[in-house]
Amino acid sequence: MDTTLPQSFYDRPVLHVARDLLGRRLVRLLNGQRVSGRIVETEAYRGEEDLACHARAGRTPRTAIMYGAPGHAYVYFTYGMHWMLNCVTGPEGFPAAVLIRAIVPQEGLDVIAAHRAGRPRREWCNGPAKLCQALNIDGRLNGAALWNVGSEIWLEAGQPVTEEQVRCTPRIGIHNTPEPWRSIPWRFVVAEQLNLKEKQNESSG
DNA sequence: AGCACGATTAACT
DNA sequence: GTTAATCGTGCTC
Repeated sequence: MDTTLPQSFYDRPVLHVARDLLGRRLVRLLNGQRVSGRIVETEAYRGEEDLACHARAGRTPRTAIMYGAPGHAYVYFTYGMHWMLNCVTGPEGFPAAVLIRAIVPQEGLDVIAAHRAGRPRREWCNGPAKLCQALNIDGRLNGAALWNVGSEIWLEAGQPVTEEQVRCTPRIGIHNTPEPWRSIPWRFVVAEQLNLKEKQNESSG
């Protein structure tokens, strides 16, 4: 077993939490079985002034969770078919969350493979909607307490990464967002994984 | 009530 | 590089 990240882990500024989530373990319990992966890519979304953040529209039924207590899951639906998993961060009353963009599968590989049938292993969890499909995460988990070990979903300490392993880039998929938000480097990636993605791009382009 | 768009993915040219 | 899939959300009328 591994130490569960306490609620206080999330009660910090969103940029700190986004960076600190690298190397941590995301655990899903499916039919009593642990299905998990190591977080290797995150993005921070911070406040109503961040025009890429859903909270730019203020407090609405969808964004209310981001204004609440840190450590809860914000799970939303987009493009008519995809779910995304976020961790709400502090302080309470300020809307901010970390998008989990990629994990490396660790436990329950058979379950993940079944959910991602037919895809090569490297494409099982290397995208925010892919990992939700792989771990069977959908809107039913919106608002879940992520420090609640043994529930449906939680996070464990895992193996934090060193500063040398962290790469920062602009966030992905917000090309219609005005500057400076479109280019601000609030995406955090484990260097090894970023190198893998660059190699993929080279070979496909 | 109607509209445009989206923190994406997969398949195609 | 381009585009369809597909529907909840927030905005306008």
